[in-house]
Amino acid sequence: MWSRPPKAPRQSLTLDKIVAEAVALLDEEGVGRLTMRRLAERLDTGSTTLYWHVTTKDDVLDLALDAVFHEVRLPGREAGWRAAARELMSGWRGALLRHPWSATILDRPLMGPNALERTEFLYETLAEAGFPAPKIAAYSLANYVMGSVIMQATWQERDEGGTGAFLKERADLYPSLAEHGLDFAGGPASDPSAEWDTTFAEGLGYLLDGMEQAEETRRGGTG
Amino acid sequence: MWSRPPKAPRQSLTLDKIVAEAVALLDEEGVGRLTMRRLAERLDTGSTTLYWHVTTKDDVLDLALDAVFHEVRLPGREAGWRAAARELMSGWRGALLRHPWSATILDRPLMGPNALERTEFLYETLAEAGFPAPKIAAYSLANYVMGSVIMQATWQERDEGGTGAFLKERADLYPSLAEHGLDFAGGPASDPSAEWDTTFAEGLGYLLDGMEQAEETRRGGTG
DNA sequence: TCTATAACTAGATCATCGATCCAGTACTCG
DNA sequence: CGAGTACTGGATCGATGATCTAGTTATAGA
Repeated sequence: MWSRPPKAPRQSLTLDKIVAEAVALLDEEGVGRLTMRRLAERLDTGSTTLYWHVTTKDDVLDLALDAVFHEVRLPGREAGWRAAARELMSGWRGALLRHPWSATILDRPLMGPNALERTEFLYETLAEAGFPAPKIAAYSLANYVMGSVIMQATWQERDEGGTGAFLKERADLYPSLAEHGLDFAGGPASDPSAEWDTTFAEGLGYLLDGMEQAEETRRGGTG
Repeated sequence: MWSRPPKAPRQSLTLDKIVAEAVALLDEEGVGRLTMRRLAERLDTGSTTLYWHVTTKDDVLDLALDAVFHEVRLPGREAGWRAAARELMSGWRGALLRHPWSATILDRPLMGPNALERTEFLYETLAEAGFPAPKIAAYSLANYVMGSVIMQATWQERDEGGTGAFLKERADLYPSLAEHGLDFAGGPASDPSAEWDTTFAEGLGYLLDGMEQAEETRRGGTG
């Protein structure tokens, strides 16, 4: 032919590249803007091609979410179960907050290899610590972390900033909310992020204190 | 005209009816099946009509979610802050679990009047109990409840039951998970719902224990 | 080297969605 | 009675997830 099409065959689209690009797209534009067409466009291919590597869009989200868990480092266990649990949960939280879209798609089983590996670590740590039902302790911790991340991501992403004024206008209806505030935008400290961090750490401390206390009385009670 | 259309003018579509029907639709078919068209059809009207009462679909979800909070009864405060907090959080959890779709749309500010009223109650209760920062204590409790609900709703709605077998096949990779299990489907007790309840109560107990302990040392330390 | 099969790509298309345009219809107030 | 407002709905727009069909390239076996 006279005009050979200059387009070279793509030939090298892998699942890893799709997931990495999906994470990048989600980071830049959020979960509402992730479409198969846009993702394909960024990968310089057609949307149909993606469906060769993936059977549904939900697969992309599952893979992207598990990729986030890959960022969570497994702590050492030398410092005891409490330090290990605290460090794992903080890392867990940090990874999810670095990708705020992940907080909005936590309503699915965390069955990816990276999530399972970290859950397994948590189970092992708690079982070694002597908890008779590590599942219960692990649930308490995981629930707290998930709730915290969703709460923070929600406020940081979706609050337009009018909440403080909104509540103060209704101080007659909600006096305590108006006094103490609901978000961390207009607090006395000027760094909302630091306030979120300390709030998370304090609540996690409550939880760990209660767990430790139960573990001690159990150990003392049964010998 | 010979055939007068028998359709009488609707004339009486109110926001309350829309919200009630939206909740019913969500209860029956889940959040994925809620569309403005289907909702309008159930109300025997056109989708356009809904947009007169509501500016966007998100409004419907916001209103439906706040309607769920209306089911949460405010406990009395005679039995002390701990009992009140426990009862409010349990009621909070119960209402959300009765409408499992609500757990998947918690990634939005809870700014409806019903949610605010209950948050205000929680703030007041904790402030009266002497917590110097009721916001932090309230966050810990709310985060735990939200995480718990999302976790349970996720497993109950989306797990197809193959998780137990899936994990046991990979017992070499995840020994602790295979031993203790990740869900509450195949446990020794035959009632998964009861196991969820006791797990939630136990974790909430950890949290309240830690909070109480901190409150006591604070009271003792500063006089 | 030839060929058959699998791996991979893409345009066109389908049903459906949220939202809007436009053309009305009933009710209320003067 | 007449005008303005509250309200309704069919048709439509652009976009989406997914599929159908039709290809094109790479690799393995004869």
